[in-house]
Amino acid sequence: MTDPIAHLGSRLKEIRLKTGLSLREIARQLNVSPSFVSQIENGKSQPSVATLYALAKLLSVPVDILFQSSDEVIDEPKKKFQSETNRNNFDHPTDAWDSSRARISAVNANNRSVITMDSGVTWERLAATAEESVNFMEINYAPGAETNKSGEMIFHEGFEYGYALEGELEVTIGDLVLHLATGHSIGFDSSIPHRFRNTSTSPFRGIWFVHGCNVKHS
Amino acid sequence: MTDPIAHLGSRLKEIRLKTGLSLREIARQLNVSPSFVSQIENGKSQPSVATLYALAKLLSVPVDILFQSSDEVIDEPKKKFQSETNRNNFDHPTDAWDSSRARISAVNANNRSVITMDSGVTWERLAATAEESVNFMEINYAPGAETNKSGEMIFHEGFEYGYALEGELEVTIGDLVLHLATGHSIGFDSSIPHRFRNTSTSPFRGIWFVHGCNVKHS
DNA sequence: TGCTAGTGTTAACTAGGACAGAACATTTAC
DNA sequence: GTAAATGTTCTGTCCTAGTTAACACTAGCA
Repeated sequence: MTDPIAHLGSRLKEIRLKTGLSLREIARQLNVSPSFVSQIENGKSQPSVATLYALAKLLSVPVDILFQSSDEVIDEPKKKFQSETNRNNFDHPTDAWDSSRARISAVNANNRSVITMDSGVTWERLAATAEESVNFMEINYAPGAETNKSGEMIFHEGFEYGYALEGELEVTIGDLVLHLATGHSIGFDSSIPHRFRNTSTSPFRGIWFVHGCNVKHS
Repeated sequence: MTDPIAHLGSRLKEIRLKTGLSLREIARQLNVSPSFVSQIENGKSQPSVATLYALAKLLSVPVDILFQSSDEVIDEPKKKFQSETNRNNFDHPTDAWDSSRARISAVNANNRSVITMDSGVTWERLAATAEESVNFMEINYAPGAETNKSGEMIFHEGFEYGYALEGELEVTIGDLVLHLATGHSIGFDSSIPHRFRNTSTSPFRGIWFVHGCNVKHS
């Protein structure tokens, strides 16, 4: 992985452009010189923590997003796949499935599209709507299964909501560890690094809802 | 709100202590002097973005957490509403509850905030995140209960997703009528007029996710 | 065609603070 | 009693966050 600090500038620029704000406008609101903002964006200078924080606030994104690698700039066409697939490397969990054109989608337990992830983790799609950046699914963690074999946490833009149907799941979000059991539910800002693990001896099933930021497409 | 930059040091110390790492150990791994780490923790100096990032990585917490004051990490069980309320006139289903400030919200079956709607319909909130225009809840339809006594359909901006836990629910969306049973799920554009009704003799329970259009960080 | 007022970029400079080093005071542990 | 941890504070250096100035460009408007 490339150094997140090095790409901070280009990432900032990318986000600024999305907001439509000019570099000079940013500078004005931050109370710094326009030239400095330019230098930051071009990696010729680095902001202090205070200005970094102010920048994030101004662009209304969590700071962590600024450290994310911005290689999703190249939007290669998404691969299609059948009802049974094995993928574990898409940019964002909401991209797991392609968005359908349906305004209404009804699915029953037998005709779900399933993705098999690493080591006993599966996702079953619960609805295929026209909405993008959204993923409604049942997730299954076999005993011992975890989000990431390496133990690393993942994070991505958006929010994530979960409801435990059966079994138990150890959920780590930031520095918080909690145990999800039947009937428990959570919701969190998924820009916070997180990881799930089934530490029990029986499978875990849960309803999961992941969504990005309602990305508007031009 | 107090300045997050000012509290960065104490927050850092707090998190470090949780990990059990010594200040000198941190310094060694970061390749900085122990004295500097101390200065940071005591607010006598501020790290550069690079060291801040390295620090967050080392403590395996998201950078944003470092800007949080420690008391807003988890949302207090909401007493703002009592746990029982009766409301049925909000503009949009996502407005049923106020949005909390928490980035992480965990709820169990016993401490949910409940709204009682008309004629045997209740909504129980499953997560209270900072996200606006979003509602994650368990809905209950007693036998005979329906969305709207008058039989009128409702519609609103956004999308709606549902998963049937138990019982049966007659779902009418536009001119489509379908029956949701355990394990079934749906998703639909909620600008299409819709109505739910429990035509069976046993209660219906389901996980529901409603969201409008705007996602705002603050 | 020129005159604005907008955009972003670069060079030269400076003041302040990010960070190091050494010496400090404690505590535990043999 | 000394050795090896811990965290703190003072003093100082050098780097860099941030400024000012001038740059080159484009779009409108007379």
